[in-house]
Amino acid sequence: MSVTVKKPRTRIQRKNTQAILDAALEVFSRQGFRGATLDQIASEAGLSKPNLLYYFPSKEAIHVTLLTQLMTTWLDPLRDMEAGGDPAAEILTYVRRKLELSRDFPRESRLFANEILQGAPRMIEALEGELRDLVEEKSAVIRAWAKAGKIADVDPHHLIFSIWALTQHYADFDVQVRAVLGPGHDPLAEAGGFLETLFTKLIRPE
Amino acid sequence: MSVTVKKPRTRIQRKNTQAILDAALEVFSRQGFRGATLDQIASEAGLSKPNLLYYFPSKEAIHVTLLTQLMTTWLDPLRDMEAGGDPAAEILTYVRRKLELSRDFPRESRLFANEILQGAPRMIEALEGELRDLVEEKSAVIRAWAKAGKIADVDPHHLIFSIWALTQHYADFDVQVRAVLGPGHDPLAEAGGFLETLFTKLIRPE
DNA sequence: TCCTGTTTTGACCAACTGGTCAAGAACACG
DNA sequence: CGTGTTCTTGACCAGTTGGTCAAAACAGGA
Repeated sequence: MSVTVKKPRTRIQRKNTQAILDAALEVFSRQGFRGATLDQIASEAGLSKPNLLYYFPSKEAIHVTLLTQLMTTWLDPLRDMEAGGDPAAEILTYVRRKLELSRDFPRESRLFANEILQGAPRMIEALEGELRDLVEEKSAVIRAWAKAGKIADVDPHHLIFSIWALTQHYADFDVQVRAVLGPGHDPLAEAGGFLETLFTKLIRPE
Repeated sequence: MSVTVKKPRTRIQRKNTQAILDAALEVFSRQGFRGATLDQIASEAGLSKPNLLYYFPSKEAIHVTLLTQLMTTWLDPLRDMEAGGDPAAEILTYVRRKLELSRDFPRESRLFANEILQGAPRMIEALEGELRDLVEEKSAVIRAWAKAGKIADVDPHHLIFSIWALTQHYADFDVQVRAVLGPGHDPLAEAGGFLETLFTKLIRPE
């Protein structure tokens, strides 16, 4: 069940398609798929509803397009973790880049969180395929590092989960984090230092 | 703007109110507030829609009731963290209890996550009040432990955030975790060991 | 300028939404 | 067993929803 979106040809098409995806990201990431309405998206994009449906065949098509685009961006930093590099540096770089994604693309993070919370009806295939394969590959790399004594012997799967959980938390739960910290804080900046300490201690060989 | 819900009096009232809240928890936790419908909740509870509205005045009232109940359960483990106890044990107990909540009440966790993702429109007051106060109090405790050299000097706020993020991840992102791990895993059980290691290393004084 | 293909829109539709209401059914209890 | 109270429901309503369509407005090249 793949959805092919034809590449926009004219300038107007490019502009409007982009405006729609941007507006949809805003709305879907807050309201989830069911909670979002085409009217909201259209108005956020500065278009009429029928006009919006001139560019995308349905609400679902917009959502799937966003989800598909997301997968790539989201997985790239993990893909770039290489067996050849310095283990600690590779892992800490992954953490840092993932945290940067939370800082720069919080809406994408929330869109993803919303989809998973709903049981991932439109992503389960990608999770069990693409994502699982990539994690398996990188888990092997981490396991090899541990076996070679270059990092502590931690479960690779749960190490990766912990990186996801900790970095995405600052995007998904931003409202809560800010409410608890109060004004005068830069949560994402503080998190950078904290997470570096945390993961350094976690993977440091005994 | 507080909502008072009269205590159910008759047996039927108790039973149906409970059935409604249980059904609503199921639906709200998956679909979010906007995405959930009264029809879904009513049918899940085995009642007709008008019957449901005999027990609760509105969709919003059900949601608020759930959220209010949630706050107590959710914060109790943190409340129980005492300055007098052994620092490492107190923190690890908090982690363990929070993880147990993820295992035993995943729907509550997702309900909360959904509310925060939407910008916490119905909880922001509680977050900036009750929650913030409690975190401030416990942060002071943790800071004192660190100053006394009993645990490592980590930022208390972010330590607490990391506990929330890591434990709730296993409830909120359960689908993803299971998709990545594949069959033959017990994510929550594995997480128990992993998180104990992680937090032990994090707070162990150098 | 005209012509052709692209873009935009108002009017519309059927299904669904949260919520109401009056009347009937079931219950508790003297 | 009668009666006042609690509980349940079918019919209904106005507003919203995703989506359609034909016609109008527009863009740009010849």
